[in-house]
Amino acid sequence: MTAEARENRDFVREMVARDVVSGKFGRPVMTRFPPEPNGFLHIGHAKSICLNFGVAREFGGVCNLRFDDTNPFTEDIKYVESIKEDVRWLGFDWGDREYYASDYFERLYEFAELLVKKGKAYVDSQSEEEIRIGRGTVTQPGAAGPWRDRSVDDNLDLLRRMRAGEFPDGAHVLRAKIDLAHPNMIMRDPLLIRIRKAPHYRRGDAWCIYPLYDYAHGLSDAIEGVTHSLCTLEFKDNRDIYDWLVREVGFERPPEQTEFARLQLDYTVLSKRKLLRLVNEGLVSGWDDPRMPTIAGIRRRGVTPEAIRAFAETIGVARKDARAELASFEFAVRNDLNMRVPRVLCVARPLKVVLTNYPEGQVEQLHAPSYPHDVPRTGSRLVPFSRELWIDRDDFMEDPPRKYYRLSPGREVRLRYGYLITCTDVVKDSSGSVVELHCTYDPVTRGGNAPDGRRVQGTIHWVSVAHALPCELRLYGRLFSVPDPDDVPEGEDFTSLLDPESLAVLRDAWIEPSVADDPPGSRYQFERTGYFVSDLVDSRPGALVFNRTVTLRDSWEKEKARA
RNA sequence: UGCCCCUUGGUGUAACUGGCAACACGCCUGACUCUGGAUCAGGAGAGUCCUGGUUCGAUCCCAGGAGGGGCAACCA
Repeated sequence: MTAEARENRDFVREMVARDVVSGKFGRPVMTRFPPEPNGFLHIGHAKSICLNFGVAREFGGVCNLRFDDTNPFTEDIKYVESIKEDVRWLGFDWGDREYYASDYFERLYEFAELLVKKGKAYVDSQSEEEIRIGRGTVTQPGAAGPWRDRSVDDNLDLLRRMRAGEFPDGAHVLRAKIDLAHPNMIMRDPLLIRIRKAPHYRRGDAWCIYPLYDYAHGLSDAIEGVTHSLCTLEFKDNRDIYDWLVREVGFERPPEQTEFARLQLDYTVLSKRKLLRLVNEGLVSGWDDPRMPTIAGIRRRGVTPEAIRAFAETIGVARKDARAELASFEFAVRNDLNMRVPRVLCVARPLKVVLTNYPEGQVEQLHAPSYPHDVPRTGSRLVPFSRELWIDRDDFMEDPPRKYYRLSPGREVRLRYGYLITCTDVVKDSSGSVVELHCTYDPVTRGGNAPDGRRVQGTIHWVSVAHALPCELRLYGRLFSVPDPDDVPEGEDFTSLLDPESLAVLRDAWIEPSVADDPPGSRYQFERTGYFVSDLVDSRPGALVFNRTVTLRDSWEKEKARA
């Protein structure tokens, strides 16, 4: 057991630690991450991945990646590829333990015959509707159907013919014979195997009967030798059938299922069904839309795997339904990016500044460190400076409020890594909007400090008009306008809660030329504005596109809000 | 009118398994600063859902209640 496993324990790790000490399973810790390949992984899965792989590593065990591919209607190879890519990207390694429930179909079928022979399962020939009615309701017990007491021989015969493909979909189904009046609905003779004459993405036409989740899941765990089967809260009731099956089939020291609360995050949805709708209805650009909470989306947004892991650690693991604030996720992102990405100057909404006393045609190369003094990294670049500059419109106000210490008429500010400048004139167009500023620069302040010691409060970013590179900025915000989009007003659809301003595209931004040759996917901090990443899909030399990962904390924004 | 789970500051988790509640995020002050970033110093904020009980003593145990969530898919 590593030191890491000893402290900061959540209830899961505490339990695993106990089991390791007591030697309960008589084998090393084995966990598993069991996605169904019918959608993309999201931040909620990341929590589970961190837990399962984390527990395995901390206790000297292993974690399997097992695809729970039991439904040929919805699953696809493209999803297994993306899932593998995402798990790998998150920083976890399943070695050669890449498993598929579909590889266990034969084994599962044998178990089915075993159960039938033991009188613990039967073939039911009722319709789906009849089965549902026969199950009773949440407040009323169900009743046995007409086929419940079929002989073992009849059951075996029917089961074999189901496998042989003699019956159409829905004609028969294999059910566990437990108790139709069981207080736990799940235990009212749960369905184990159904007929589905559909090709399986991995097994082709090898099978026309497929196991259901309850049947496949626990037994797959047992087949692999999993010790701790960690899943989310909604499977709590399923634990009864899980235990029943591994016991009936005869596994010694079978795996044990433990449930923990799934992650919920403010301002987004984390259900595959809803995410799929967003994609299918074109409400986002795809699974990897940077606004999506999918791993693919988050990655394209510029978040690092380290940040996701750190976030997973801070939210912890518990048994209570909980919802994390976006702020805690953003903290993890900034905290990581702050220490690792270079700073760069980029003007989002350009406003031209002409330095009237700066020599025409002159260009200076100013030295600019890529990291601030408190980040232990080295690196710097030269940024060209000239008579005409772009600054951000937000950094100028003709009639500034109290405590605004950026540029305004008559005021002096520092150009980051550059000179102190003073605004002398405001040029407006016929409609009265500001189109250009005339400023003077103080030649003795190169580098940003005045020899006379005068203090300048404000520092703003800038780029040289003649040298800057045009670029597109995609400013992403929260996908939904309310913290809990799962809480939909009566009669409305969750899509009506989407935030129409979740994406703002700025096409006339300008960035310093030093980034010209950086590879796509490079991350930066655009000083004073936020963390950005060049878009892996759309950015190319000469047509740069940057995604905003997250804004910088902005205490001026708060100050303004107060007024 | 069933069964199961949960309930600690705004949020997420802790509390050596009974000894008067800690950490992180967020929030507020201030310092520092060529990023209104980061950092540093400080602060406010819960008496642990309620009512009883056991106990010298309960967030931890017991009983009842309330609130929230899950379960009636040939989905997982």
